[in-house]
Amino acid sequence: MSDGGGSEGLLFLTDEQLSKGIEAMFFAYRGFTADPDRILADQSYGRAHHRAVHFVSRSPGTTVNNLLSILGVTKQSLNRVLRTLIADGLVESRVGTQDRRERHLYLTAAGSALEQTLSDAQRARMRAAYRHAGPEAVSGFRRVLEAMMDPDLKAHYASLKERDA
Amino acid sequence: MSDGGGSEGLLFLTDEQLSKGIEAMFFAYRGFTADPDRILADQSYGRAHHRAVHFVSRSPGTTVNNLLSILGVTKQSLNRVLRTLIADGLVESRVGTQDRRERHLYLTAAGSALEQTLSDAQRARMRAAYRHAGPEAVSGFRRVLEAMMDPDLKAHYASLKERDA
DNA sequence: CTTGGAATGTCAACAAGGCTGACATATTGT
DNA sequence: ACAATATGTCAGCCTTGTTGACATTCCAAG
Repeated sequence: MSDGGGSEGLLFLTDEQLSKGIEAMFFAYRGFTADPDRILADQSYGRAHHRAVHFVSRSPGTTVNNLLSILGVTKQSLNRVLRTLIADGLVESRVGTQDRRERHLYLTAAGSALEQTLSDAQRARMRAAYRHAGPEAVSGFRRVLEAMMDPDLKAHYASLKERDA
Repeated sequence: MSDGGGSEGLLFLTDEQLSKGIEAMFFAYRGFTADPDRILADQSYGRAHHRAVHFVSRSPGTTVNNLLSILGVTKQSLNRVLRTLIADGLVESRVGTQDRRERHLYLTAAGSALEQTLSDAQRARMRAAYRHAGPEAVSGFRRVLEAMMDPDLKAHYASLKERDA
C-alpha cells in the first residue's frame, strides 16, 4: 500500500502493479503502431511490410535468413511480403558475392521514401512521449524493455547500430 | 552525438536513439506475449481470447460495449471470441438489471483459472524485468508508455483499478 | 566430379483474427 | 408509436501467420 511505485529500496510488486504494467504495454503498443497502420491502410501494405522495410533500412544488405530470425516468422510468410515489395520496386534483392546462395536486401529510393514516411510518424510519437516523460524516464523505459526481451531477440536488438551510444 | 542517452538537461534525440526505442518496443512486445502464446498454443484459443479474458477479469461485470472500446475491435470480432468462451464455460454473460439490453460479463471459476495461468506467466516476466531494471526504471517505463497511448485509450487505462496507488 | 547439405524460392492449403455490410431482436426512452 | 441503443449473427473478404512438399542453386567435402 505505502511504497507502491516508489523509487527507493526494494521493489514490493503487487499483482495489481504488474497488471497495470501489462496493460500499459498493451495500450502503448496500440499507440505505437497506430500511425504507421493509418498510413499503410490506403496502400496495399500492412504491418508486416512495415517491419520488413524497417529492418532492411536499418541493416542494408542483410540476408533473408537474418531477417527471418529477427522477425520471427516463417520464410513463406516473409517471402510473400518481400515478393510484393520487390515487385513494386521498393526492395532490391542482390545475389551474394561470397556465397551466391544468399540474397542481400536493400531499399530502393522508393523504398527509402516509404520507410522515411513511416518512421517519421512513428518517431514523432516516440519523441513526443520521450519529451513528455523526461530523460530519466527514457533510460528506465529502455532498461525495462530490454529486460523483457527473450535473450536471442535481445542479441539481435543489441547488434543494431546506435551510432552515438 | 555527445549526450546521447544522458540524463541531465534537455533531450537531444537523434533518429538513431528513437529507432532504438522503436526496436525496443518491437522486441519487448514479442517477449511480452511469448509466454501466454506458448500456453495457449495447445488449446484452441489465441491472443484474442487472452485479451478478452484479461479485461473481463480486471473489470468483472463490464458490458460488451465497454470491452469493445477497450479492445478496439469490431463487435463481430469480439463476439466470435466471446461466443467460444461462453460456450466453453469460461465466461458468463448476464442480462443487465437496470438496462436489460446490456450484457455483463464475468469469469467463471474455470475462466478465472485460465486467466490466472496466463497472468502468472506474464506477470513473472514483468516482475523479472522490473527487478532487473530497478525501481526508478519502472516508473520511467510506465511514464513513457503512458505518454505513448492515444488519449481515449489512456482514459480506459487510467480507469482500471490500481488498489494500492 | 559427384553428392550431401544449406540457402532460397515457390506452390498449395489452412487457421486466426481482423474487417465491412446487412439484418434480427430486445429494450429503452421520447 | 417510434427512434435509438445494445447485442447477436450470417456471409464474405483480407492480412498474416502456419505446415508440408518440392525445385533450384550453390558450396564444400569426399
